[in-house]
Amino acid sequence: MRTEHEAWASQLRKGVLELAVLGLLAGEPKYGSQLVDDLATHPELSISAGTVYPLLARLAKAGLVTSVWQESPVGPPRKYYTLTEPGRRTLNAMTQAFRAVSATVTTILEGQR
Amino acid sequence: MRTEHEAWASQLRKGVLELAVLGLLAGEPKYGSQLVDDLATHPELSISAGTVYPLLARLAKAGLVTSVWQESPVGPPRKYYTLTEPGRRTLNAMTQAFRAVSATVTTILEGQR
DNA sequence: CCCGATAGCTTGCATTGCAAGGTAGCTGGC
DNA sequence: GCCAGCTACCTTGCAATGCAAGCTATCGGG
Repeated sequence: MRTEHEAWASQLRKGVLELAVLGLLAGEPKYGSQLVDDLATHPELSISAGTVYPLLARLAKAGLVTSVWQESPVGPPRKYYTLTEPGRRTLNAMTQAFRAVSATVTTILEGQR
Repeated sequence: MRTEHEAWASQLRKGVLELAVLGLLAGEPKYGSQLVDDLATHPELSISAGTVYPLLARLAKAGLVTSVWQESPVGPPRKYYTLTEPGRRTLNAMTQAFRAVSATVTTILEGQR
């Protein structure tokens, strides 16, 4: 519990990042740095490169995403990640689970007010 | 990623358990087993004793809760945990953070539909 | 006196966010 | 040519924490 609730925020991200990344990939294929940039626009979920790449590797290993190398017009090649069919199913399941948890927490917080 | 999304659910709990426990204690002092039972009524957040006691110990160490031993009419003594003033403030901060994250995730998920 | 239920706690493990650092391709200025 | 700076990918080591499993201790009933 290093710095009160900045540390806690990181724990909160932990449970949600995988869902957020799958959600972003559901729209269109993206590459690692692009995900970092996209998430940076949502301060609550912003993460560093050192978090994204291991996460993408885990998703790929689990078969939820596949990747394709593609040349960049302006820099080093990029590895685009696409949702697979199992990935899409998992995203749906996670979405439901998230909504359920979110609703439950809201209930607990309101019930004790 | 042991069993697909059962394992994920545990990661999702990770970020939210502390908030849920503080939320439950905001109503009235409770003891460990009682928290386990309370949370068991919310399947999404149900946890085991081996999770609650370390968590309570961390909260106590951080000064967010205090505990008092109290005799039980029917069994071994119970350790009742009460929210401290800093605990209450932390609960409020966490509640806001949770709402922000929840809203952001919802936005991401809807944006890609 | 033992047995089940209740209550608290500990140990060891696996997962995972993150800071820091490392490699390599591309571009523009010199 | 060559170097500085940017982009992009990846790895290493660490810390936090949920969880199964197991231990101790109290109480009451048979």
